[in-house]
This record gives sequence, C-alpha cells and structure tokens, in this order.
Amino acid sequence: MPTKKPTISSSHSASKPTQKTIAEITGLAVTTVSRALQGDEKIAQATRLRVSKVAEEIGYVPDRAAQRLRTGKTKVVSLILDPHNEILGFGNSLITGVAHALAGTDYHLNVTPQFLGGDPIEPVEYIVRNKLADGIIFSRTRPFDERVRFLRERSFPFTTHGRTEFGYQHSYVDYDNEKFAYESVLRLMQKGRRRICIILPPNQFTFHQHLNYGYMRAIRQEGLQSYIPGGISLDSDMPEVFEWAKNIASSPEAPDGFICPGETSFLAIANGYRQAGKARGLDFDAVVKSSSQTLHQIDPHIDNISEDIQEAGVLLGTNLLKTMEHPDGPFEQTIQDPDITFPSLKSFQD
Amino acid sequence: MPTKKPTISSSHSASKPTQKTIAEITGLAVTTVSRALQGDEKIAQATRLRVSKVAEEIGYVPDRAAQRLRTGKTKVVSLILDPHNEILGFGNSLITGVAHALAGTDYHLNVTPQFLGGDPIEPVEYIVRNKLADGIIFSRTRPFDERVRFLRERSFPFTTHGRTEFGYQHSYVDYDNEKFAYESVLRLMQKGRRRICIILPPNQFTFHQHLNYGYMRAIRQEGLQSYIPGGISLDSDMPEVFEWAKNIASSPEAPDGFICPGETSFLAIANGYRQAGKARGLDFDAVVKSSSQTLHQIDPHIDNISEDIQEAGVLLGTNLLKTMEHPDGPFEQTIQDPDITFPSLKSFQD
DNA sequence: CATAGTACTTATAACGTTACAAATATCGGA
DNA sequence: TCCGATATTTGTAACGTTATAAGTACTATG
Repeated sequence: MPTKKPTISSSHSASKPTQKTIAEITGLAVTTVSRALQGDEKIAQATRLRVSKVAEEIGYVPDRAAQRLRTGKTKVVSLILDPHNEILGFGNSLITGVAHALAGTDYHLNVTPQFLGGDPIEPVEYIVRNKLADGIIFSRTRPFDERVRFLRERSFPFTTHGRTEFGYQHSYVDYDNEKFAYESVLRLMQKGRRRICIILPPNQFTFHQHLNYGYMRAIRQEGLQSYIPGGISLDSDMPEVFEWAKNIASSPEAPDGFICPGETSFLAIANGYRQAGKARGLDFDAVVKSSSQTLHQIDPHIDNISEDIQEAGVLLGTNLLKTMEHPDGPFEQTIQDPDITFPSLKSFQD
Repeated sequence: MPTKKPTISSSHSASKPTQKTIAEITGLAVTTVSRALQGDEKIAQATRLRVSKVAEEIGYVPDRAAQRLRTGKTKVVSLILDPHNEILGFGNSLITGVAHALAGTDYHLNVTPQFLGGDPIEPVEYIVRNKLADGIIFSRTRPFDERVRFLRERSFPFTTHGRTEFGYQHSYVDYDNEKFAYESVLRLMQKGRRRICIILPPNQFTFHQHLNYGYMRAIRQEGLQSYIPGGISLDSDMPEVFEWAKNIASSPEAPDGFICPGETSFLAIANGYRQAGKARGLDFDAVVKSSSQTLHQIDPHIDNISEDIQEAGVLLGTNLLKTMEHPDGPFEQTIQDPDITFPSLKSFQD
C-alpha cells in the first residue's frame, strides 16, 4: 500500500488551510509537504503531484509572514517614488512597468513615496533598517549618490533609474539623455534656429550632465549660440517658467529654439512666448521629451521625442530581479535609446 | 538592588538586535521586554523607560514578519491603483495623500496596480486570499460594486473612493460630482451658453449617475438644451474625443458649452473645436474639473473646478484607519465639497 | 504576624514555515 | 538472503514575536 490512509482529523475545512492541513489530508509529514511544494527533486514526483493537487483543492496559500520569518526574505520590491515624478503620469507608468516585470514572480511591489523636501536617503535607510524589501528601485541619481553608496556598502540589492559616476558598477536603467539633447539641437538647427536654449534639471543630478554634454557637443559642432537660463530648471513650476519665458521672449537675446526635457516646461514656455506675441513654428521652435501621450495628442505636430517610462519600469524590475538573484553581478545596465522620428519637415509646413 | 546585573552574553552587537538582545542586556525576560515596548501599564514605568532606552541605543527595530505571524496583523494598507488613474498625476496624488495619512502610524502602504482590462475584483481577492493587508482602498465604485460586496461579506476593512448604492453603510470618500455638474451648468448659462454638453464617465460607475443628476437638474431648472454624446466617455482617449469634437463643431447642433469632468477631454475638445475654426470664449465655453495644477497653469482663465486628490488620499487613509480600529462602524463617510471660485466674468472679458 | 491585595515579572507555547540531520523504505547485485 | 547504495520521507528545532496563565515580591490591613 503506497500511501497511509488519510487521517481524518478534527481541523481541516475550518479556518485557513496550512501545510499542516495538507499533511493531515495526505498523511505526509509537514516537512515533506513543504519540500514537495518547493518542487524539491528529492521528493517523489507522485508525492509532489499529490501534494499540489490537494493544496489546490483546499485553496492553500503560503503564509508570507511565516516564510519571511523563516527565510529572511521578504519577497518584496520597494519602489521609491520621487515627488518630482508627480507630473503627467510619470510615477504611474513606472509603477505599472515594475508591476509588469514582477507579475508571474512571487515578488510584490511596495511603493514608498518620498515626501517633498525630505532627504532622499531617508526612505532607503528606513527600508533597509526595517528589512521591508529584498530590493530597492529609485530614481534621479546623482553622480556620487549617497543612496547608492549606502546600499552598496551593505550589499543590499538595488537598481537605479539613472547613472552614477562611482568607480564601481551597479545595476541601472537610464535614458540616453545625451543623445536626446544632441539630436534636439540638430533638429532645431534643421529648422533654421540659431539661438538654442535648453532647460536643464538641477545640476546635482547626473542627467543634468548628460543633457548638458549632448547639448554642448552639438552647439559647438554646429557653431550655434547656446543659452542656458540661470534661474530656471526642469523642476521650476509652470508659472515661474511662464514668467521667465514671457520676459525673455521680447528681449533681443530671445532664444528661437528650445529643448524641453519635460512636458510642463514646454507648455509654460510656449504660453510665455505666445503671451509675448510670438508663435511657435514662426518665431521659435521646440523639441520636447515627453513621457506621456498627452502632448502628442494635443498637437501631433510638436517635435517630440518620447521616453517610454513604462518600459523603463519593466527594465528596472527585471534588472532588479536579476540583481537579487546574483547579488555579486554582473550588473544589468540598460540604456534606453531615444526614438527619434520627427514629423517630416515637409509635411510640417502645410 | 532593583535590577539584576546585565548578563553579558556572547551574542549582542553582532547581527540584528532582537528583543532577546534587549532581554540579555537588561536582565529581563523577553516577555517583559515585549510588553514594555508595547507600553503595557502593568510594567513598571522605570522598566518601560529602561527598555526603550536600551532599544534605542542598540538600534532595535521590531521584526514585522514575526509580529505579523504572531498577531495575524500585516500592518499594511493596500491601495489599488486603477489604470485610468494614470492621467495627469491622479494616482501619484492619491498615493501621496494616503502615505501622509499613514505617516506616524505603523502602517505601511502597498500599492497594487490593477492591470488594464483585468477584472477589478482580482486584486481585491488576491489581497484578501493572501492576507497581504489589513485594509484596502480602491476607486471607481459602481452602484452595486462587487468588490464592496466581497469585502463586506468577509468583514474585511476597506474604504472606497466613490459611493455605492447598497442598502448598508460602508466607509468612503467621494467628491460631490452632482454639485460640480450642477454648478457647471449654471456657470455656462451665466456666460450665455444654451446647448450644454457633458462628457460622462462610462455608465457603470456611480459617479456617472451623480454627474448626470446634477447636470439634468440644472438643465431642466434653467430650461437649457442638453447634449450627451453617445460614443464618447471620460475614458475615451484623446484622439477619439478630438475627432468627435471636430466633427460636431461644424454641425448645426454643435454644443456651445462643455462640462469636462476630466482635463484630457477638455484638451481634446478644445483642440477639436479650434481645428474646426471655433474659439473658446467666443464660440463656446467649458468648465473643467481638474485634479492637477497643470491646466490652470497653462491658462488661468479656464473655468476650472478643482478636485483635491491628495486631500482625498488623506481622507481615505484616515477613514480606513478608523475603520480598521472599529470594524463594525460607525463608518466614516466624507464628501469633498467642490471649491467653486471662477474668475469673475468681468476680469475674464479683458 | 498571617492574609489579602496589589504591583510587577515571567515561563510556556504558539503563529506557519523551512534548514538540517537523521531515519526508513526500496532496489540491485553478490 | 544479506549488503550497500539510492530514493524517499521524517523529526526536531528555529526564525522573533506575543497571548495566556502563572508566578513572585511587596504593601497594606486587621
């Protein structure tokens, strides 16, 4: 007789089924059930099948708290949401992307918002201290990012959205902002623009450098005039940018080409110029980096290079999964290539 | 001698400090430490103080997995993010709001994205089945919402963003969409508009009814003409709405007033009309419900009634906390009052 | 000085899982 | 038939916490 008779004991059917319940039904030991569910090769295939069938039938789901206590693994990934991501669905796309990458694994996604004005290291420290996740994703890296240093020191798995300039490697996903800026300048020149202005992010961020390099490379190469506004950044709010644009528009040194690595700065600038009586396409042009469909849907003629944030989320998720599996590298490093497909100049004219 | 001598044992300072570590240092039993940390009045105040001082010193943090296993409480709140929330920072504001409400409590926020096209009950069932949270927040309720029914049957704490029409009470936060629609009609009438069109959400949602009631009430009361487009809803994407608006704009029955309970539908309509040669302020007017600052920043003259989504998040969070504390009610029910302050008609003219 | 009450502390067990070491069953070959 | 190897299963303990019931010491009372 290959199996002992099922021991009909008092407790199953009531309350939540556990491995113990399965053990009682199958007549196996709890250990065996555990290992069968893990797919351990050392357990007879017949047993594995029988166990998972019973598990299925009685609706067994493993207790994450118990697994976590025993194994030390949370099976959670934390995404730290930057307050600057609030604009135009950035955060949502990122979340959706990461969630997609995690779907099918047994990892859950935990979103920790970083409050405006708080030190960026805080949520990271909190997660590590309280062991709330097995891996962390965060964005807006700086060249010598404190968070990267912190996590690396503790060998805590992470992936960043954005690069750093440390001497060592780590997992990241980034957008080729240098190419974006470079190509944008060329596009504006192609349209006959000569005084090219770029709205840069605050200079502590790595992607400030990348944008700047690409921009300056093209400016120098083509012998154009550069214009980098002092008081305005990608993080300035719209009214501020609007005021600035309105003022500069009527000055003799008014730029005639804008590179906007964010949708809102474009909107503010376009409005400022319009307010000053200057029309886009006539008095100035702009290339915009958009992370949503909104702008393109408002006006498909806007020169727009899109950054696929949801894809970035997927990449961040998969890179982090790999990093958690092999904590000592090789580190997955992915650069998203800007998709440069402008409306043709001809069709734009009519 | 009131305290035993600290037992210097092998293990503290290495590895993660636990209650056991504190017990060894203070010479108390683990149970006492546990109860002291919980602030149990039965433990001498001196002891409580001493324990928390030591805990502080050695950087003790409770192990959430162990607490969860023992108590059955996850101390997690799940926010289910609807894919339709992706537009214009809605989801982010909600997250930030809930996070604010939870800050200072020992609850963590877990964001579960609901994938587009998936059954809305799925994430709810999943969370309940796997006991991933102690309470759930979700949005876009229907009059007889399956999720509400499901959770209520199992007495699982939840708060909804939006009302239902069940005979029983539950905790919710909602926006007074009826008032929004009603006041919007009046505003458009005040501007001389007579053919008023409203873009409604798909009719399975409760807030479709509320918007419709408010709208119809004002339309009838003032003897205006109503226009509810058939093929278009608040969830239609921009190009679709744009096409529709462009077509209707040049027909004899073209509405001259629009109520847009979402920013993107306004943008699409305004573009469609413009494309058809019709100008806002001249040929038509619109009242928009905005959940971000973007629109207002683009043009402060747009008649705009704002819905404070972050506040909604805070309310949802606090309501849920109360519900979890008192699972049998009374249920916190909050209606957000639309802030109706239009630019004055005079100043709009110049 | 015994007694009851009060103030405070503690041992034990348990939550559900898995790692480890050990036991048992099965099989092929001598 | 016995032996060793292989296949499979199992008992025990532990992860860190808290609920329960029980303990001890001290204080007030008569």
